[in-house]
This record gives sequence, structure tokens and C-alpha cells, in this order.
Amino acid sequence: MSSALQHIQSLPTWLIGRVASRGRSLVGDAIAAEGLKLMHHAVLAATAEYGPVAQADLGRRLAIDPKDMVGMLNHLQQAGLVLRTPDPADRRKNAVTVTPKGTAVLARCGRLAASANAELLSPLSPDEQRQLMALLTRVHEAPSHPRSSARADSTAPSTH
Amino acid sequence: MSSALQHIQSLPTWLIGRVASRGRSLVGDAIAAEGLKLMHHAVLAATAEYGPVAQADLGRRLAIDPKDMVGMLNHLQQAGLVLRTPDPADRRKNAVTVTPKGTAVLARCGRLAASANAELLSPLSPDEQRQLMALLTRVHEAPSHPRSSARADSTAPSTH
DNA sequence: GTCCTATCGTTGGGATGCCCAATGAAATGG
DNA sequence: CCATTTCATTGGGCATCCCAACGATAGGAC
Repeated sequence: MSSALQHIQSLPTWLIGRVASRGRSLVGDAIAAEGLKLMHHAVLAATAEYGPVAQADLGRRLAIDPKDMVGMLNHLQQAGLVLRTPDPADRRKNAVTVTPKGTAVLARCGRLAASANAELLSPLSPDEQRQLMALLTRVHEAPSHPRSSARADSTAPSTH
Repeated sequence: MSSALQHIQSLPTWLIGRVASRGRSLVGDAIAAEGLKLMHHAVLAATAEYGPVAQADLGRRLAIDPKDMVGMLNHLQQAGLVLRTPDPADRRKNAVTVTPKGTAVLARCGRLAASANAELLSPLSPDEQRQLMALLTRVHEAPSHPRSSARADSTAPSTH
């Protein structure tokens, strides 16, 4: 086993980073036809999904810095895709909603993004694509891993 | 099946991007104890692996911009971890090599990075980790599948 | 009611990663 | 000899991410 992972490019983080970079490139190029950047599309999609939502909520869900969220929403609002309405229940918040135009753009972008994602995973069979997504989901949804790397690894065999 | 991938956060590119981000964070924090950033470590490791190598070669292998490579090698050289020697066979090139100090730092960083990578994949069993790496490798190593196998690319060995 | 603390949107600065372009020096091929 | 290319370097621009503040507002403690 000592030889297989000698290369820095074979380590998990590096490999995942390369695949992620290619995915960003594919999706970004695809939705560029609609005039949106990657993160703008993500914000637009999340806004459409989570109804009227505060900027801070959007930022937490998408792991976007509040500073950058301001600029993105400015851009999206100027393009007429989203609306910022003061929240009567909490006047600190902006209730962000999607305009009809935003919904239309999002529909087209969604198809383009789906196609780009399909191209990214095209080397795999549909079954393998599901396997990959399932494994990544489990890696992603294991947040805490409380105490560090010392012991938690394989001492509890039967769990799965 | 149509509803499962409604969320932007469930799309492959987004999921891979989040996992990649967490991996970068884990590895970066780990090797920060040795005073190296992620990319610095990658450059150092690639230099150690590929013997004396030109900067442009390093950049191509690691997908690093030549502009940034200059700064990284400046930093690594100033820290005494690598050496830039003019290549007698091609005086445009700098033959980058690792110093003994660089080798020592790389050994420690390699262990730290391996531990961080193990923590990233810790939600998966060893077998599942291998499956994930195999799937990602196939996605990564499938270059241009876009236009169906046009043979036009192989017609250009005329460069030399 | 008055404090204290926390959150919200916003603005600022700084570090980094990635893209496009240009330079002078040097190698390569005709 | 000449045209093309590569190399290291420098420059600018844009986007992502981190840290820090600010005024305004909300919520709880008292």
C-alpha cells in the first residue's frame, strides 16, 4: 500500500478538488449562456426553494460569506431576478424572493446545470453515479467527528 | 425520481465542491503546523516526486498558474525547502529540486496530510473509501468526452 | 420600563486561486 | 538567418474566503 498513494495527486483531497474544479468549470460555462455565475445560480435556486428567506439564512445554507451575498443579491436584484422586501416581523431582515423572470431564468439554468452535471459524471454508469453521490453525501453529512483523528477510526467495527 | 435532485445542494457539482472545501480546510489546517499552505505542500511534494523539474512542468502537473508558481517557489526557496538551479541543457528552465530540509518538512507534512485525508473519509469504511477513490479517479481521468471521439486531436504531433 | 447580548445587512481590508495578456531570453525548426 | 514556440516573470482583473467593524433591531433578564 505504501506506493499507491505516494503522489500528491492521488490523495483524496487533491483528487476531489480536481473533480470539483472541473465540475465548477462545466456548470459555470453552461449557465454562462444565461448570464449567471455559478454562485449566482446557487443563490437563485436556493431562494426559489426556500421561499422568502433572509440573506443570512441563504448564506448559512450555501456557505456564502455575508459580504459576498450582498454583492450577489445586488446583481440578481438589478437583473430583476430576485426581490428584497423588508420583513415586517423582523425589520433587520430582508425577505428575498424570486421574481417571475427569475423563475424563468432558473428553469433554463437548471436544465443547463443538470446537463453539465451529467457530463461531469458521464464516465460512470447510472448505477455508479448513484454510488458516488451516496458516498459523497455520507462524507458531507458527517460534520462533527468530535475528537480528532487519533482514535475514532476503526475501533467500532460493527456499525457498518 | 424527479424530485430527488431539486435542491441545488444535491447536485453533483455542489456536493463535490462542499466535500472538496472541507478537505482543503482539514488538510490546510493540518499542515499549517509546518508553516505550509495547501498549494505549497502540493508543490513541494510534486517537486520531490518528479525530481529536478521545470516550473512550467510543475504548473502543468498541478494545474497551477505560472504566475502563482513564481510566488510559491519564491516562498519555498526563501524557507530553504527547494532550490532553483539554471538548467544547463535549457537555459530558459529552472531545475527545481528539494533540499534536505524540504524533504524533512515534507515527511512531516505528508503524515499530517494523510491524517487529515483519513479524517475526511472517516465516515466511510475502508472498502467504501476505496470505492469512492476509484469512482473519482475514473471521473477525473476521463478527459474530453464531449464530442464523440473525434480523431482530430491525434493529428497534431507536429509540435516537435 | 432599562440593560445586555445577539443577530441582520452592510462595508472594509486582506489573502488566495484562477484567467487573460505581455515581456525578454532562449530553444527549435525550416 | 528567421519565424515560432516555450520559459520565467510581471501585471491586471475577478471571485472566493476570512476577520473585523458599524448602525439598526430583536430578545431576554432584571
